[in-house]
Amino acid sequence: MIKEQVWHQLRDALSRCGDELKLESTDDGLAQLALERPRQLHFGDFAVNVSPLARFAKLPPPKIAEIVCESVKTSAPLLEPSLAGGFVNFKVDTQTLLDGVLRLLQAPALGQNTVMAEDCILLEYVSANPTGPLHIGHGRWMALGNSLARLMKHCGATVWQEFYVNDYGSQMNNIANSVWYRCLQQCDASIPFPEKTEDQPYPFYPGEYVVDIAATYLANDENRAEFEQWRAMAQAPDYQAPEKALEVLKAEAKFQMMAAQKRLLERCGLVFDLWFSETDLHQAGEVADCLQVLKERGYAYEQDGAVWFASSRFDDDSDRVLVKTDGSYTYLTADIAYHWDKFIRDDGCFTKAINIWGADHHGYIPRMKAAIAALGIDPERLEILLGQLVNLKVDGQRTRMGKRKTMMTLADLVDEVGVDAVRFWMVSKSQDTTLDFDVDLAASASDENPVFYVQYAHARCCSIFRNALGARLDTAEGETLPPFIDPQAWQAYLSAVDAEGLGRLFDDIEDEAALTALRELILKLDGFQDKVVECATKRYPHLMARYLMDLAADFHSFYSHVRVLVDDPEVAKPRLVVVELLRRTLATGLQLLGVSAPQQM
RNA sequence: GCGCCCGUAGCUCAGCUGGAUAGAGUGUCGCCCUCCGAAGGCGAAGGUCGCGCGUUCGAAUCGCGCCGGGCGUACCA
Repeated sequence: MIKEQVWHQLRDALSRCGDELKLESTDDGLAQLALERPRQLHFGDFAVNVSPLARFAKLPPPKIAEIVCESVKTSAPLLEPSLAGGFVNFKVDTQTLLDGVLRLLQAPALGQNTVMAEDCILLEYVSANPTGPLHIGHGRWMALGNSLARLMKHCGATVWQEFYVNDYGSQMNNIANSVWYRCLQQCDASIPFPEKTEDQPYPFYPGEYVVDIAATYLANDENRAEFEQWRAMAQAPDYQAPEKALEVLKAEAKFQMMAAQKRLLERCGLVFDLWFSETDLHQAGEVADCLQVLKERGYAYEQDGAVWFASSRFDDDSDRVLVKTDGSYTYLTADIAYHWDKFIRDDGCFTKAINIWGADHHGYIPRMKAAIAALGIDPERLEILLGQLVNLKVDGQRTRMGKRKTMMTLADLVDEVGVDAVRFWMVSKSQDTTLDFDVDLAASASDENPVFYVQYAHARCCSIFRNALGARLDTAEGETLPPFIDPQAWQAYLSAVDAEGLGRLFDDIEDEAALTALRELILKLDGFQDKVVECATKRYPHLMARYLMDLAADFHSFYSHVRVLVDDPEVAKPRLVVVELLRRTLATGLQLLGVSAPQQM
């Protein structure tokens, strides 16, 4: 990278004035410094704030900057060093830029690196109950988790993506009962669906989708026949379902809902390595085993007819119930067993488990960390990423999302605005901030979504190549002309180009704004890999979305200042190289966010 | 009450391991298509970075205290 090269030069410069700055060693000094892009273009290509050296040199920052600046003057590829307070600004020579372009061109995969090569990560996200359709909040975890998986893989990590299916417990009974009543209604419309009452929990799902589950189920003749037998057993007024019926309908609801969730997620570009069933965990006896281990390690005890987890011996506020007085496990118990499984399966191959949870579960973190510690596993290996919730804005009014009312689902949203717009939008903001999702805006004015700005830049690059490599029509004569550049010759040029061949990249660019645009573009392209690493290690995919918007802006600016397909092919080719790099970078960046990079729009 | 997240331009948000004149999108107002895609470019206007105190040569960034908003605080899942 250009940046690395510059850093190297800066090191030399610093070593030459190390004594004067009273540095113990050049590396000590260097460790204090960061090479950054200046906030404003006219400061140059790179900047270093030397203020942190003040503690060694015992000199005011501007004086240190002066000393460093003098030293930089003798570092050949660094040009025009200038001072501004505690900053030293400088530019790099064109040769360095050309070398940088060449290296990017020869890279097999842009931005790919090995920073996380040692990591084997189990990433769990979305993890919804199979009791209803995915809602818009799930859309955020979907986009966030999958983008993160792609980014971490690009940094060399092994990433296993997992969806935990909460197919056990009372919610499943509720959906079974709900399907039961909807089935009854299919046969006899006069049978009422249980009404909601204010003062007690409502164990039903009133959503329309439950009607669809019932209809799909009954559309099968065998199912219908079986159901009629159960219906005959059900008596007014409450039409209690037979056990067997609930069992079958529970499985039916789970099957249909999971199929729908899978279909939608696949449409969004997600393929989970495993859909882990909570029921399987119980049936395999893992929950009981896990509880046994907790007991043996002295972290579970009986009191008041329940079994408790002594989580307060770790960072938790109080102890938690594992086995209720009625003898059944709490949700926590199964979840502990699940997380235990993550760390012991396949000989404990996973170095880290990362979960994405909604902020409404944040209070759950201390007890889960405590559980991991109690099981003798380093709790640092469990990393929980919290995402703040999504507020829906309908008619300018904020409403809390929830799948039990009738409101826009993730599938509806994807139908309305498309996968690309949803995925980009969902990761264009930090997960630390509550996302307001304006449904009306999404439905009406989808081209306000910044994703189109980025995609447009990509399509424009492709368009330039279509013009450069395709047959041309002479409008005056009506004749077909040969391509501006022969496609085969272009490929040959691309694979054989060297710094000399790129040498005319800066030719005929006299306009200051044009030159700035080109240099800026190259430096921005050079920073792609750093950005990939930053996104993956900070777990902040939104930084990639912003980077792509910046890059697209730099390209549009370059495009309006510098004509690529100029008459002299030897000048046009190096410029096409830049367009090619841009095309690849945009495509790779979008791919890392799971967004398509269309060749035309 | 306690815990976590947030409060930055009209709106939606970046920036937060302290550092230059606080940025972008959108909206508003100008200008730019005989020339590679105007879903674009160039420019203008728009800010006591919620408030106060503290640490520091220096605070949007760190600490403390307020104020405002969201979420949580189950033998629910």
